[in-house]
Amino acid sequence: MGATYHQFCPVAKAMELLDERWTLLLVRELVTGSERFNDLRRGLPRMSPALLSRRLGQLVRAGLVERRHEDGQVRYVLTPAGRELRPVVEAIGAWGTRWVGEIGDAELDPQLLLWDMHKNVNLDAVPAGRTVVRFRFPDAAPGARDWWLVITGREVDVCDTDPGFEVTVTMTARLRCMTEIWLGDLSWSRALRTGALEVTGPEALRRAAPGWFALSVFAGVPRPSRD
Amino acid sequence: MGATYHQFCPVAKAMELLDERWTLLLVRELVTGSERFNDLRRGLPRMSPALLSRRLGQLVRAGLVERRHEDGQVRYVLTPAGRELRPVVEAIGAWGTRWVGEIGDAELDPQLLLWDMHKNVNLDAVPAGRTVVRFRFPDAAPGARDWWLVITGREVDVCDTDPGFEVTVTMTARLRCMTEIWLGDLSWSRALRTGALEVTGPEALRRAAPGWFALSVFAGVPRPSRD
DNA sequence: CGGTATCCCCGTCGATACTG
DNA sequence: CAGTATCGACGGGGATACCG
Repeated sequence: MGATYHQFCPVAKAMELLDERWTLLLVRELVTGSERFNDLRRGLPRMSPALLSRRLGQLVRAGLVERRHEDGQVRYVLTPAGRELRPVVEAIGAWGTRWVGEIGDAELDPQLLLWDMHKNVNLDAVPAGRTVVRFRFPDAAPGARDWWLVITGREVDVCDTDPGFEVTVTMTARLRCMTEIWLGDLSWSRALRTGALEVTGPEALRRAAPGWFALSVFAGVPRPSRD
Repeated sequence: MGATYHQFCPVAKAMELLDERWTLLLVRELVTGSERFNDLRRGLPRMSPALLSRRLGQLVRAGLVERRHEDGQVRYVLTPAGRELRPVVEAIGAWGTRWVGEIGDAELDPQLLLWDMHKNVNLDAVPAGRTVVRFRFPDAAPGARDWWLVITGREVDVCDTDPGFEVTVTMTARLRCMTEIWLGDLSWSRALRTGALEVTGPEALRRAAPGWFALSVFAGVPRPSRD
């Protein structure tokens, strides 16, 4: 665990656990439903597996996470104590949404964006059968420009290579534009109106497609009024 | 500022700023009303002045704190962005109250306890004129056993040497006991009933004394039911 | 899939002393 | 009161490779 503050204050005691690098982002991933080691990695691509392993161990020892080994696979599941960190994560995210400045180019990441979006597909809104949403980011790094979300029943998969299925709709936008939509800084309708986002496919599906995605939980946070 | 996570997520952006050691405790001090460098030090006695200075600079640069130099003295005042961290601090403190284990002996600190308590004196409840509350911690380190809170009008001062005024009431308890009262883990009435706390002085004042103190903001947080 | 092992660097932090 | 200055240790964590 992290170094002690030698303070009896509950804030200090909590931060001894939570203020280490990556810890709260790991909690964010757990709170948003990832349970498998490699799924956690996908949400934290810049975190080394060694460190992820260590952080998970710390959370287990602290009683926030339970490591379940069953059916030959491992799942990390939040305990009640861990689950109660959701309000903390939400308070921090809401604050960040309101007060932390612009997103740098280095923070735009199609993989991460798609990984986030795939966790928030509104399955009830998607047509029955298989739906394939193809994303095109013309300005992304070569090899990271084309992505597919394959939605089948209760499953959503992210692909960075063509899965070969028929594409239902294609969304084309600059990576920053799609990220802003996801974060609630830009509305679907405005992006479409200005041409920053282009959706192609059969008319009915094209119109419905934005409704298939629930945006980031922070998209609805009111921004500070500029005065 | 801290290292970047290279993530566009608002939680990540916020934590780049907030997850460094001491930062959120400093915010806690600012949120609870300390504005002067040396007052901040009193609330963070184990933090070196160099580091405190640096952290303050980071918060100023991040736009959370404004440094005001006026009348030959310096005040650090939270900006709107900084003030909005209160819910974050409260969420973390509430979680810590519910889920972080026992307080270690090394965390018991009479100076810190008195500093916290002096910020939460219920001035309207204290008798007019000067009130002196003396605290005795028989088990504290030699030289840190006797403390005085001198309350005059709008001012509360902490003394670790006898200020020489007549003592209104004296409270005697083990340091852990007084800390538990402050944190809401033990009620005044129970502490008095069990004899863990002794209050001496004129009857009316003795009975009124507990009402002079507002407890920690986390004292009222419901504890997890044990089941 | 679910992790270990290793290595090394560099930055953070703590300690202490000192200043206008 | 409100900070600087300096210095050294340590260990966190990034990178990379590897394993069952």
